[in-house]
Amino acid sequence: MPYDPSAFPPFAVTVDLVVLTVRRHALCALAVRRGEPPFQGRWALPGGFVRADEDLAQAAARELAEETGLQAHDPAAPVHDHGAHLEQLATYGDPKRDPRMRVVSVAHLALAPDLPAPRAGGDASNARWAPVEELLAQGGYGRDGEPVAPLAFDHAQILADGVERARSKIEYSSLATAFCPPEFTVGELRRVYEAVWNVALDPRNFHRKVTGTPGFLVPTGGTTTRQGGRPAQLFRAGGATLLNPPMLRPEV
Amino acid sequence: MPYDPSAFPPFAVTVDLVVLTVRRHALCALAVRRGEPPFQGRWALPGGFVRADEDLAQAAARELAEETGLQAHDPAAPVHDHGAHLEQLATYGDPKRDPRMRVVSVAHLALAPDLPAPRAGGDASNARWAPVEELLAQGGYGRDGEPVAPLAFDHAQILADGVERARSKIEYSSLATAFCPPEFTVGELRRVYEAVWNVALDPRNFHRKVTGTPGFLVPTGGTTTRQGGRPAQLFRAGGATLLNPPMLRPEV
DNA sequence: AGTGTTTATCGTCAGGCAGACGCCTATGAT
DNA sequence: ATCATAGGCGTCTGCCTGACGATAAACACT
Repeated sequence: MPYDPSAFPPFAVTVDLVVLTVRRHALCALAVRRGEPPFQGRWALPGGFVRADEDLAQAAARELAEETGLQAHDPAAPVHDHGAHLEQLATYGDPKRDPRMRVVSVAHLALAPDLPAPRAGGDASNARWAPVEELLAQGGYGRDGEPVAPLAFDHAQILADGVERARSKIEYSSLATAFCPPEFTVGELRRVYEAVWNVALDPRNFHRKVTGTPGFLVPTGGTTTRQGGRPAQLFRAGGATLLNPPMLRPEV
Repeated sequence: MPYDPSAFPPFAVTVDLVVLTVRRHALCALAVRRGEPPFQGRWALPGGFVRADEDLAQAAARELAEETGLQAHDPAAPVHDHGAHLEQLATYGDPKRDPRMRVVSVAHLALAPDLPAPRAGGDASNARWAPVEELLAQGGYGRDGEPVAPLAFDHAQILADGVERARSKIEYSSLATAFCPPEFTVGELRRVYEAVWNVALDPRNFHRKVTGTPGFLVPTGGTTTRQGGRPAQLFRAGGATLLNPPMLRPEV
């Protein structure tokens, strides 16, 4: 039975990426500057069209690699292989979200360690890591006091949803290790939680919690003093992906 | 600047619905029988094309109303208005998921009380509530011993994801009340948890937990004996949507 | 009327976990 | 040597949960 193209309206399908990292004790997202209308010159989330023969996850991984050079690892793969965590976030399909045409965007959330420098088509001035506070301060002012235009399209909403997903998910999963290098200390992991939640945590209780949860952290045997002070044990992410009981976000 | 239709491949966008309810102490999902190829005669999740001027949530609410007569209420509205809970679940876009053409499906999850009788275009034989165990028993056998064909397309995966979402979400939210009539007893709410999780819960500890969580339940003053035994207090869902600390699913 | 069954509701107790916080340890900087 | 910094261990208290005893209020029998 042939299918009837007039039976349904055609859509463009894109993937948009919320790429989060922790830099200088702040949760930052990758933003790219738009080179063409609409919203020319404004900051937006990286993204692009899904190709005809591509799965959604493949498209998101391809865009992530194009923008950052990061390899997304398979969700089924062990957490401590290199590369970023990538998961589907939500889909946005308001008929008016793109003034040109009907676009449905499948947003994805990626978590990466600090290392990579942005590279949007090789032009560094068109991509940057910006604190999410700054990107979400609609019509507010940036770090240097200049007024900041809100993100293009509905990307502020997408970013807010991605940030909330990350904030809640590190409560009950070992996902926070995706923000860390392959080997890290308990203090570095704690600073990740503090940056993502924007709170201060008790170092002693945090240490007790993460080292006392079986399968969460695996000691590598090494130590480091890269944070100053007494040498700290190095750990890798363990096999446990679910934290039970969860790490509780302090009340506000 | 005119847009170039050759710059991206056209997609069909659909919504598929995982509609869950609790019947006879079992978690059930709405299934419809396919009237045309592919997968003709097989059971599938209800769904349909998103229209040209429709938001994704609108399309899902429209399909839900067409299939069940249920009104989806606004997520921002209070939980105790009538109608079903509806939220976006995930999006499925494998290039081969529909053999006819490239279809991206935005799956939604709906939770409804037991009351409604299925009606798929008025033909009851083409729609039914089936225990999720049965629908997910790929190639297994149904309640009456007959072999059951697996759901069409990737709908088994979608259903499994929806069930898992419901199972985890009632842990930390008041969503389980969406399975209940507007007024319900603590015991009825407990039987919802037991059906969704497929476990037995201690009635006394459950009672202590839900009545002790501020804002979760609001007594209406009435009582009922519709479950037999001693009369039970009736409650409505309170304003609290987040349960903190969460209701813990017993270990297996 | 009495007895059993069912469901609801209140109470008790022990164990586990989290928050608050004291204290010692091991480095680098001055 | 002394200080500053960060890591790591222990203690105490209060809250929550799981296990389970006991009572209460309805209905169905006999």
